[in-house]
Amino acid sequence: MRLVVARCQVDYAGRLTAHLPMATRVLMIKADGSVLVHSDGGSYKPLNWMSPPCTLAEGTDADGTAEWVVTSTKTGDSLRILIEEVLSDSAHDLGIDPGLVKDGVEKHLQELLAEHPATLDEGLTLVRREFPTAIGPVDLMCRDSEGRSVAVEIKRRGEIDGVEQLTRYLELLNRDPLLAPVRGIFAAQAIKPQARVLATDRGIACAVVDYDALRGMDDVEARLF
Amino acid sequence: MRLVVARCQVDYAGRLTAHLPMATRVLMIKADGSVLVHSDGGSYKPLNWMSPPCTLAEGTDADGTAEWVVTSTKTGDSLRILIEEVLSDSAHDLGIDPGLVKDGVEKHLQELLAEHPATLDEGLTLVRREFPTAIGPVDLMCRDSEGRSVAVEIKRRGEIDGVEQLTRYLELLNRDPLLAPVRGIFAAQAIKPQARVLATDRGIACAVVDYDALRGMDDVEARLF
DNA sequence: GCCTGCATCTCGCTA
DNA sequence: TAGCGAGGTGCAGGC
Repeated sequence: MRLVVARCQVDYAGRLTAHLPMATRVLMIKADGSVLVHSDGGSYKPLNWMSPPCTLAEGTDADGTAEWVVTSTKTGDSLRILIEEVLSDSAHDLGIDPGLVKDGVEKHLQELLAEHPATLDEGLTLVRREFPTAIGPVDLMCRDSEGRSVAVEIKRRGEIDGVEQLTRYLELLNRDPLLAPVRGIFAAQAIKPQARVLATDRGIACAVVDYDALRGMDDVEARLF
Repeated sequence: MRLVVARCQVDYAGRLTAHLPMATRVLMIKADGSVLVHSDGGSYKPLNWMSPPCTLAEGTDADGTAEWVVTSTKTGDSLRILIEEVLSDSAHDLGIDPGLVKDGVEKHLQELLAEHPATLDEGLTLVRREFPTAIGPVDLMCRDSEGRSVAVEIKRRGEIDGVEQLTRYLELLNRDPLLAPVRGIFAAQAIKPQARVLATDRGIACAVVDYDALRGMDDVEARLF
């Protein structure tokens, strides 16, 4: 890992072209040759960058100004960095990173609802998780108290594309005479008004899920055993 | 901008929880207080981070180990960084960045097609760009040689969600007796087979757009004037 | 290997 | 300000 603070100008050419005027920035060069150009603001996204695999060539332009050219070995995209003045340049051996451990995403929500389907609709029982279809797996396939099929799509945040996804599943599932009629439940921790309107218009029920309450139910069960 | 290279352990708690075991990493602290934790690999995305607005509190934990706690002032998300050993710590005044100049995205494609609608379908003429509807603007509203309405959705890459989007527009537009019947054209530089199948199934035509050829047509016109 | 769907997405536009 | 679409998206999981 090499960290360079420098007054520089950056030009990217690839899927789009982008230009950064001369200014002081931080250049991060990772061990794999990838380069990040950061300024003192924004979020975690650099102003400009080159993803690996790529190669960095250090040289000088016609005026004798230091010039780095980073080229993607895959797509041919290029990043040209003209360096007017180097304020700091240091290298550090970081070793390989042990990596990130994540927990608590949509998968967990799916697990909890698979264990407590009745919180979505009274009498609902699980048939299977990740029910396979030709266009992808349905999060939960259930059966209601009257024995009818119910497809459940689970999202952390309920937005319009989730309703579209469930709509596609329902359309396909309802072509199967063994399953039809299949109704849908759109479950999320929060459902945006537009998504709710679209779902309702299509006869899809909405269920707002209380993640903490579900976890609580799980804990209670765990204590019983 | 402060750059710290240190052996550290990082724990994030917010939308999810994430843990980074003790290892050497680069900590980037921006002027707005946001923090990025980078390792020597991956792409431009940090292993962990805290977006602004947030505050950084430097202290020590029970064992006397240096501990940074970064807290989001908006969501309450927290990032806890335990620092075992500092290998480098430097600060730099970058000033405000003049910002990025982009060029060549989907907008340009839309402009070109608005000027040359006949490349999508013979005899097609433009009614207007960004034709407003209740659920968002249609990229191009056109009329064909027989005077019928044609809605065009433009994407750089033609994928399934683009077909869904156009389908929603068509459903709505066809409820308007002044416009109906409205047919659709899905235009993109490349259209994925799944998207093409879905579009065809719904009676939507597909048009593959040659960006370079369109630019060429534009250049020719420019030379004539 | 490509394809699909999620993301602590980020970012920019617009009503 | 919130909603919505696009991204040089990145990234993991499945086939």
